[in-house]
Amino acid sequence: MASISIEKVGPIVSEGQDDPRGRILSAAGQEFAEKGFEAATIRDICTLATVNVAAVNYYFGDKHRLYIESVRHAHEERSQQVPLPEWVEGTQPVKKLRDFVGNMLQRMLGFDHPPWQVRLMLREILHPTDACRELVEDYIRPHFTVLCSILNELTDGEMSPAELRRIGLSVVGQCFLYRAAGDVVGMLIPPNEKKNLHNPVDLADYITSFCLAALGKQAPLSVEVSQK
Amino acid sequence: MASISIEKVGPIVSEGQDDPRGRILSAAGQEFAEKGFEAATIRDICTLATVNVAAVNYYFGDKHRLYIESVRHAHEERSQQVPLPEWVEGTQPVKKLRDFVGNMLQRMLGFDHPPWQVRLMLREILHPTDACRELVEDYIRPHFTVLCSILNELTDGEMSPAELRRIGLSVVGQCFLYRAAGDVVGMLIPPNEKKNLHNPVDLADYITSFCLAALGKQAPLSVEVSQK
DNA sequence: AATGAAGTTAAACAGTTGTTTCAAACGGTG
DNA sequence: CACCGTTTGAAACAACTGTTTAACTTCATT
Repeated sequence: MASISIEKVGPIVSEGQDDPRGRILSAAGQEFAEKGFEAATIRDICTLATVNVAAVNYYFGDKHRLYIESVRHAHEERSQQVPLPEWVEGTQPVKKLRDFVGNMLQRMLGFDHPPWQVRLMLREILHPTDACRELVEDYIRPHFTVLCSILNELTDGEMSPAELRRIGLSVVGQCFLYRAAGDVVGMLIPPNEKKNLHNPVDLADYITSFCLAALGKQAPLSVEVSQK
Repeated sequence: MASISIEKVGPIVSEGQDDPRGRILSAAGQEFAEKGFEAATIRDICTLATVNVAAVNYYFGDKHRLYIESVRHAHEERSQQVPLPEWVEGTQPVKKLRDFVGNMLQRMLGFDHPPWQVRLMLREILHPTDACRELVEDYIRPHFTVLCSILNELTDGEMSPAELRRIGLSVVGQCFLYRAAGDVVGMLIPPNEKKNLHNPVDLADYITSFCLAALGKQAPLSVEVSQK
């Protein structure tokens, strides 16, 4: 009577250290990220979370709603783990772009192997379900908007929003390949090359340079200007 | 006695029009492409192929080997459907690059919605299994090698193989994003923009121009050269 | 101490999964 | 026709799935 009715299913929301709900959410995220929605089983999730199988249905209603909550949980956590860089007034847009690309690569690739939050979000991007719209609006679009505004600064407002978005997708695409198809990329290049060139730091420099060169904001990668 | 022993399981290999083996392979490819290995069921595959459930185990042994064969079947078919362009001696490398990008986009995106062969290969790229190595060696690496040799021509042999590969991955990445994350891209840009700018033909022109500009082989996208 | 809601448990449920079985049908060859 | 290996068919199998049940514990409040 005193409080508004809670959501359809599940008990009170608690955020304690050893609360079962949080443990399930974390375990589910890892299992879903590794195996996908179908292949991950409630039993495995509950074993990992050290709770009874019935706990999932008690706290989340069913497997599908647990998945939705897992994706939400993942991008909320990831937003805190790797926040966007903040720049002081008057920062050069070239530096902003470099920072942004570095930040994006760090967020995507992680320091060693990427955390389960990223892999779960990746799955949702590749094979969208109901959880995708929220992921896009709350996580992806804000980041993409920042990128486009940096590109707008960089080109002195000369380009249309549509062109800016297309260039932004070129930036994202170059980073995205390493995250989504990293295994195949690793098979296409020699092993030592992967360590020397294809690490987050050097990649950020390279991708930024590539885009700056394409926009005429730095010298081209190939010095030759011959061949008409 | 007369012939060498056939593979462990399965009867003779036939390539007729209504052979059950071929129908299963095709049906399995579609189901695996849409739902993934776990979610696709043998029963659905056999229903689609109008064969008995036992046929899968008869022709392929088990579900896993059917999957392997499906991936092989997919990239073999796709190689024939969209072969690499062929250029006459002395073709400008700039044209070669534009042709290659157009070819890659056509292969990835298809004319309307991409055929199941591409979606199945994409799944294997994103979440590699046993079938991945063969896919890379027989399908992806040959294409990537062609791209790198075009870039080598384009830069007059000035760049190291490692640099060429990195630039090649920039080209591939920009195309790959539209294929792998096409749904999310569609949510990030206005609907009409998708039809006007993000179609295979215009994309090929744009991506090629972007790379040529970065390599200094054509004018930058942004004309301004200020902001030293 | 009694009450009752909140949380947890083991056991069972109904449905689906991949796989196997075995008998029937087929198709050429003696 | 009778024989044979090859192919197909319906049914059954054991294992596993998500979900539910109902008994049990915990614990603050009366």
